[in-house]
Amino acid sequence: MKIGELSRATGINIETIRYYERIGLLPEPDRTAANYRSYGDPHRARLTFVRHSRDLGFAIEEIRSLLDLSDDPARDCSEADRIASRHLAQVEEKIAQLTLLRDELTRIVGRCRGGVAADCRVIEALGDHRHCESAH
Amino acid sequence: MKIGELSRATGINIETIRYYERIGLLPEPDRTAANYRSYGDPHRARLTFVRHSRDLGFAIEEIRSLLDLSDDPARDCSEADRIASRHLAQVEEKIAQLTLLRDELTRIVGRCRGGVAADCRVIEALGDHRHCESAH
DNA sequence: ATGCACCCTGTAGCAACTACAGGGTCAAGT
DNA sequence: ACTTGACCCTGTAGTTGCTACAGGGTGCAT
Repeated sequence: MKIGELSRATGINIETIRYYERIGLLPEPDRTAANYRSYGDPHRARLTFVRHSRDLGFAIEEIRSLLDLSDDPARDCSEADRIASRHLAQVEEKIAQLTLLRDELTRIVGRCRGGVAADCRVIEALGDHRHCESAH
Repeated sequence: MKIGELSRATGINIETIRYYERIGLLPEPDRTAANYRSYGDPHRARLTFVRHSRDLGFAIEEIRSLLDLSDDPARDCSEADRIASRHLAQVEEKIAQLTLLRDELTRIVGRCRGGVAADCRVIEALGDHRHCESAH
């Protein structure tokens, strides 16, 4: 299959597929006589893995490690678990941060009573951390 | 005050302060005879505003608009409210996304039973979206 | 006069893409 | 036979929001 088909099959941008090849996340495919990239099912599976992992928020370097693991079926699974658990912890941390942020923003937005910028409670709150209830 | 003092007073990196000046977020300060930047209280207040807004997750361009507003006290406050509300909506959207992600990751990590990569449930789940319960 | 902390400019790097510019290839329609 | 249009190629530069040098100057204490 050509790069356009692979792109449609996986939902990944053509430029992004070439980018993944350039950084060594995908192996270089065979080429046709016209120098077009020619992909098979293993490429599609690998790219699907990458896409799914990216959708779940894994960093490229984490995905590289996970791919290395799945390329070597004899290796211990615990590293995959470690990477995924660490990522889960990061996501939970991020959710906690954003929740604090959301609460503070809700408070700030709720203070708006219209009027001119000189009296704006939103701008006032942004200029002075003392208006905040929580750390962020 | 010199840039190092301003940096300590606001908690913003020296390089970042110079960066903000370069992109026009902070006005160019006066210079001493030795060509050192020399800041006053208005600079510190502006930088505090920027820092607080960044901490709340506002993008630089949003902060630029908010600063423009606060520079022109006669303007209507509604734009500030609009920017803040839109940002709040983005934060809420992000929280919702990350919550789905967290649930999926929790499920995936929970499946790990040790063993070798060939049998790894984590790697299997990443390779196949059909293992997922929700969209992400 | 020599060390040291501080300041300056300018440029390059990070993540993870995305968007060209400037060209080649190929199949279908006229 | 020729042209149109969709597709492909490489290589480079842009995005956001910083951060990290390299290679120099300044200012004060010892």
